[in-house]
Amino acid sequence: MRQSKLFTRARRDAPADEVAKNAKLLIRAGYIHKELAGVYSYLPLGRRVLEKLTNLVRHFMLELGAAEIAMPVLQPKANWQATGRWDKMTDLYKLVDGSERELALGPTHEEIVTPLMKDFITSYQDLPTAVFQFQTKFRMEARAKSGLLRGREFLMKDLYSFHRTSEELKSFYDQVIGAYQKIFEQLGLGPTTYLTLAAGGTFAEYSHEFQTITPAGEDLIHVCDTCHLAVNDEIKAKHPNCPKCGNKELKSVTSIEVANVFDLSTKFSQAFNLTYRSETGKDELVIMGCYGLGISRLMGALVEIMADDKGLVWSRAVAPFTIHLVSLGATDGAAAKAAEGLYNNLIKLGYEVLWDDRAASAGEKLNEAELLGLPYRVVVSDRTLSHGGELKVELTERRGGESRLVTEKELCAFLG
RNA sequence: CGGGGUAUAGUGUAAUGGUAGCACGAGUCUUUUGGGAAGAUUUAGUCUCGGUUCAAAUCCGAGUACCCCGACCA
Repeated sequence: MRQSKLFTRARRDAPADEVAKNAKLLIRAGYIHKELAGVYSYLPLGRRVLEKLTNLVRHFMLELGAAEIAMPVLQPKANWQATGRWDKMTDLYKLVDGSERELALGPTHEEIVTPLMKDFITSYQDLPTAVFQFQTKFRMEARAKSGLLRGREFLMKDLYSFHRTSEELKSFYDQVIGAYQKIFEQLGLGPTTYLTLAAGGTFAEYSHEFQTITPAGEDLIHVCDTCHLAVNDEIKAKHPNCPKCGNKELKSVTSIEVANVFDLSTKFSQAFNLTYRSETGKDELVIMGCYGLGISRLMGALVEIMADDKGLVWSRAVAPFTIHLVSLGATDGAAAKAAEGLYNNLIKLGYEVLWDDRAASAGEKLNEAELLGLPYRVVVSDRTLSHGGELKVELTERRGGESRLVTEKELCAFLG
């Protein structure tokens, strides 16, 4: 994409009313726009990040054998009454439509997916099965805060699985944990993200969370560095030592919950009478699990952890574009012409390129490139052109390291 | 939902109760082009409602919005 066609603009100053690093930088760089406390628009660059995250997570969900669906935001009151959550859930958005019908704006989808699956799960032969979606969730947070980390409207991947036995659930449950671990590793969050034991709700002894260490988080966890495992403060009294190796020297750190894994047992299948006919001809309640991963929160967490004093820093896996091509000098000069040729070639080769073709000063362009945080900056200028007639460009990785002059061929070889 | 704070051009900020100013941005023109360039010129503002006062951005009241701390929650 040509940057001259990008309607957003980077700002020199962060908005005065934002304190969170992720909100300040994402707004300054034009990735997001605040509409309400905890409600943001995603602008072209920000939306692309969400899409990258979505695609990455989708890949691993499909690998689990789950099927992608899309459930509604508008949900009937009756479903929420059936589970008792219409009155109990204090952060449920409720609304009344023109025919006095009461509805909920979905904060989660157990109340939809469970009755939905009743139409399709009838026999033990239909199990196990799992469905997932990417959905905007609504939660009437008493206090939205920290930019994308706690919104009233946020994008989430939710996965629901359906089983005959708790052993079968456990097996899938562990597979999901494995998939999450792969996701966080690919995002570069592996070292700072801990599988964490947390309060389990009604049925299981505990649930599992993935907690990423950051001062911007609001949870307190106690980590065992030997096992790369943590205990949420909420169950620390019950598990004072590492549950795996018995380590008594757990380190207390603040963190943000980026994903969770819950054994729902029969809580929802009971409420909606979701049963299957067993091999022996008896009707049994389906055992369910649910597995959330906050996509927009993850985007905020990535900024909190990766960004530096110059701006955003995206890994290649989630960057809105892979290459930031920056041409310096007059827009009709030799460097601009060379950049255009390179831009077209790179696009043809399938690279995602943002070309800063604007008529702006070098300082402005280079500083802005650092703010936007694309992983590879490629500068074309009169200086890089004067190397024996062959087109060379200056390649700089946003994460750090020396700039180096490379040919187009070398650039492509490097990028793979 | 308790407590605290803040509210001035698009953004960031000034202004003893007495002429709303500066910078950035944006527009036009000229000169620039490797680290947020220079000049000329234009543009745009006191959150809402009420009160005090000769006079309110400034004081008072209410409302609204946003931020922070806490409780609650992905």
